[in-house]
Amino acid sequence: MKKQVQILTEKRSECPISCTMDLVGDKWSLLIIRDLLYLGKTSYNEFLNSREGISTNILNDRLVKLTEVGLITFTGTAKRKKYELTKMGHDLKPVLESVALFGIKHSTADKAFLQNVKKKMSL
Amino acid sequence: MKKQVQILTEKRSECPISCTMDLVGDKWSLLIIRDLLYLGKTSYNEFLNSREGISTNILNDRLVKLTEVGLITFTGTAKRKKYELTKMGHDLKPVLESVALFGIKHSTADKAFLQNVKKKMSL
DNA sequence: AATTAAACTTGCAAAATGCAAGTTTAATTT
DNA sequence: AAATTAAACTTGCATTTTGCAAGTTTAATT
Repeated sequence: MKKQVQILTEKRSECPISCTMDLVGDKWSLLIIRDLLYLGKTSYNEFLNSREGISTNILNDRLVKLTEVGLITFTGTAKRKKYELTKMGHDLKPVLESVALFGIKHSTADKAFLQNVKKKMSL
Repeated sequence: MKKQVQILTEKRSECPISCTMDLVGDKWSLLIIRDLLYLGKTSYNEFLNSREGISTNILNDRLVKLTEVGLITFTGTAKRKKYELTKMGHDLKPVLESVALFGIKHSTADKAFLQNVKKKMSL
């Protein structure tokens, strides 16, 4: 993980939107945050079993990076890690909410399912 | 552009958060939306000149994809396109706002700059 | 008529991703 | 106590995406 130093300092601009996308602007990071925030998941295998099907190397990479940027931490032993959101990570909750509301608004999934999502997220 | 059909139908899951990330979960799409929504930019070259420095092929690819998924459209001639957000694109405003607020909260940029960002975004 | 410039387009190297399989070692089972 | 299970990685490799530099096309301007 030698290039993590770069990733931590590499900012495309000072724009707060750009900076946030530098942290979580990929297809997987916010899904891990979602799992932690709404689905009660805390471990590698739980994230791995999410319906979107993240692969093991990507999951590992994202857990390392999210930890390094300070969005998540973990407790427990190396073989039984329990991940949790940091204070900074919890600050992403409004982002998850607005993203979910957009997704719900433009989803074609059935009403009952979407209603359940809203309930789970208190939306 | 043969694989756009796939991209339009390819959903990792029904989760609204996952679906939204399928649309704009990359480092560049939301910056184009930002340019349209807050910086008054409407053309290829204006997007190209944004401070983050998107490259021409990626910009073109994103403009095509954002158009195909219905987040933006354009008017004008092929050589003088004017892009604008669709209704669906405008629905991303709350996302941009929450993303910006998170970025501002965790930014180390100087206060005056951040205050200006907030003003520009009416935050 | 010549020049400019906006909007792409292409080629290629580097990086990120996806998939399958293997490894390590704590915890559990027998 | 020995064997088995399983959680958390790790590796290899093929595919895809990205970044950078350069080139192309044609409407608009000079």
